[in-house]
Amino acid sequence: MGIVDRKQRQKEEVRSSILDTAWDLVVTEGWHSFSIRKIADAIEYSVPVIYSHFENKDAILLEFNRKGFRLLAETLAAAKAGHTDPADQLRAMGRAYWNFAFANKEYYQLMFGLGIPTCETVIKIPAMQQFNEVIIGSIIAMVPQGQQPAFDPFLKYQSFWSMLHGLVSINMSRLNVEQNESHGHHEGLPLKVLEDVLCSFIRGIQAAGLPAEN
Amino acid sequence: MGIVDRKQRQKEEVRSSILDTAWDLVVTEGWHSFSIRKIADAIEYSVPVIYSHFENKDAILLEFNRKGFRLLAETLAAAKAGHTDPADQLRAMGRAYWNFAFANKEYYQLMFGLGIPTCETVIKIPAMQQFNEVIIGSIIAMVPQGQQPAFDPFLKYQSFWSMLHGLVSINMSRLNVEQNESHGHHEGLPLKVLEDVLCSFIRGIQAAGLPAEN
DNA sequence: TATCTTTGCTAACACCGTTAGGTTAAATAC
DNA sequence: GTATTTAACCTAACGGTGTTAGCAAAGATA
Repeated sequence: MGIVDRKQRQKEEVRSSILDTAWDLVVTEGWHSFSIRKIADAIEYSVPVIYSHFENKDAILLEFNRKGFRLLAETLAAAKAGHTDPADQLRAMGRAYWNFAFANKEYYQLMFGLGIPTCETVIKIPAMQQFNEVIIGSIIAMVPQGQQPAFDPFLKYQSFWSMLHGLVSINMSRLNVEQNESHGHHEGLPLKVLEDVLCSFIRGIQAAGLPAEN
Repeated sequence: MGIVDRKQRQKEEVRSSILDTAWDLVVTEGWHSFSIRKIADAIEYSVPVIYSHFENKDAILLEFNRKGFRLLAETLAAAKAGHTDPADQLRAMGRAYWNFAFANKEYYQLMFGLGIPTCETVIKIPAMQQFNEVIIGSIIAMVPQGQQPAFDPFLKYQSFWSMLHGLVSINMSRLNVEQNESHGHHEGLPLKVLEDVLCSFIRGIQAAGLPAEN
């Protein structure tokens, strides 16, 4: 009775081909080519077949979103594994985050909604937990236990992420390209800003615990 | 011969009503209601009338974009004017930036492309110059002239902006809401992160000039 | 072989941005 | 005051989108 198995397998294959083809369309032709009809055309099935695999267009996006966060979490974990000193780990993760964003531009844009239609839905991604755990781990490791009672690693994690995301998204949306040029800077500036931001952050933790003096 | 004047005035009125009505639609019904047809319906004109005032849909968005940056630049300038100490100015501008973003969510989303369709076009906004000048001014003022020869205010400005934008956009897209809750944090955390980030940044400038030790 | 279930299709609905072409009203010229 | 030109405006269409109802054909089961 392997018939039902084969059917299951074939169905899974169609599902995969939908996702693969859709992603291929996005990467090669941009987000404007991400349409149900174009996917259906590419996989040589009719439009309603796609709706038998995914509830709607957003469900496909959600799938990519999940995969994106999984990839990012893995990337950060790998970068962290290369070092033992927590400060080095944070630096490496910061650079890895940056590299991931620009090596996987489409994923990053999808994950953080830079100019993508229909990302209204609040998303629940399990891999995000792994993403923040790996960062918070290094942050906690930087401050000797009990030395800074008021120290909040989760707060520092949010600062860290905010800085990185801001840096990436501003550079990705090209909002600062003309500015860089008008200020006579060459194209290496964003990386310098990255290092500057990482340096400030790590110094801020090393001298941590003090609340804002205002 | 005031006829041509009246016509000019009437044309200007229609143009304004397009912009006002469109913005009203966005604020009350969200970005998904921002459509040429809905605008035309609301102003009680036919669709092509809109195209006689704006080249296309993006041109209307560009108009909002300009206004958004103008508003933001004014807000920052006002915040800066309330203080004389550069560090205080930066802190005030940081808080003003945050407040602007959440008081004018739709503007901020449009300006920085959080989930808005059709913002592919690279934008040239004159008010952005004012925006960065007002920030860079305070940054330069913090470091006594000639004391740090390798100090780059423009680099620091980008760090500052990146941190703020990252913080805002992560909080705005609700990506961290569930995280905050799962870590047992109340709703005041984002503001604490803001203060933490501002504090780190200002300390980083006060002890500036040193390159990253790696 | 006959019945039933699954699978996939065509065709439609209601939107969208954009534009060609024609109609009506206003302004000018005679 | 009438005729002509010009500007303003609308209807209707084109090609695109997400989504779904209803039907035909192929497969599996009895």
